[in-house]
Amino acid sequence: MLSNASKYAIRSVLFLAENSSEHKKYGAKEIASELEIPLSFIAKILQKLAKSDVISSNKGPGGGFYTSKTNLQNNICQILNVIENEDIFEGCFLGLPRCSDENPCPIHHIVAPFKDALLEKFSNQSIADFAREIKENGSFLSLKGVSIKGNDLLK
Amino acid sequence: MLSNASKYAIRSVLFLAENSSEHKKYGAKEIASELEIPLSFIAKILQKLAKSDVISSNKGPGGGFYTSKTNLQNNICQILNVIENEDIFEGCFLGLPRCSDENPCPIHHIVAPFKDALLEKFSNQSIADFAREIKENGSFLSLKGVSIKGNDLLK
DNA sequence: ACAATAAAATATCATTTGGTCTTTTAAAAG
DNA sequence: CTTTTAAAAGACCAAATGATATTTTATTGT
Repeated sequence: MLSNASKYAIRSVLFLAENSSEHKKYGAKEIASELEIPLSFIAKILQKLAKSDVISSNKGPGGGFYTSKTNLQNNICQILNVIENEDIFEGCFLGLPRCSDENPCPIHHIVAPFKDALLEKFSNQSIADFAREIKENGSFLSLKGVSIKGNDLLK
Repeated sequence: MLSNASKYAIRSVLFLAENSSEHKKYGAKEIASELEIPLSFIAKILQKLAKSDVISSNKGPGGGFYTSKTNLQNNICQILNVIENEDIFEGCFLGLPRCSDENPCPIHHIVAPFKDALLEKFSNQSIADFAREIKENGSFLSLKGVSIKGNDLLK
């Protein structure tokens, strides 16, 4: 459903939302190694995101990528708009040409509410909210062993 | 989520389930034009499905593809196993490395039940059941104008 | 036997996605 | 003003997916 690029983008933005600020920027190198994403690939993605004002960046020594207060008000949809080149929510899951609420495919009643719920979350919840929720739930952006709530899964 | 190939495969098999039998076979040409799928592409897919006993086929005059009684007892998962080369239900939707019920990503509670419901349907419901349901619901496999329940959408 | 039919097999090509590398530009610090 | 740092830009390569065209094999009817 989501491309690798989009998943990488989302993870990176959420990482920046959790860790960065105007005064604490991260280079592509750090982000790549922290999230275990190929450096050159994530660099290109980060550049796209910066160009589209989803995140912020500065060149030169002490430069890097970060999320500003304004950036944090963005939502996931805006990330997807930059990376993905078509609406991931469009079209019947089975590819039936005229599947709709009136002529539902056999899994329409499963797929439609799922799409609705995701779209709601992706458009109404800010990056900041998302990042907070991740922290609270104890889920991981990084592969590296990070202790959360005293619960070190990597030992 | 599903590749074009898988969607085409599912539509074709369901078409055969609805329309074919040992005594009424369909050539790749007919299926392609009926479902508006590129001929050479669907031919290759049908061959794969036939080779894997998801559908049946006969060469020569009067030959073609069809679903036998046994074929109709197959389920959607078996189609996906033939066409798709990795489990579409595996992995976190956002690509978070260690997302789980214990460390859920922010959309885990939306995605997990969706996957469960789909998997249940794809593995426990036969092709025959699926085809029947499509007919009853009035949804379309073909792009061609077919009147269903007196409700001709193409006029 | 042979012509016609249609699947099976195979080789090939195009596009998209994923990923890498090199050069250029901007900014900071000595 | 030169060196260092790091993003920006763009060219490039590889793999996967989508799609096509050609040849071979099996079957049926004449």
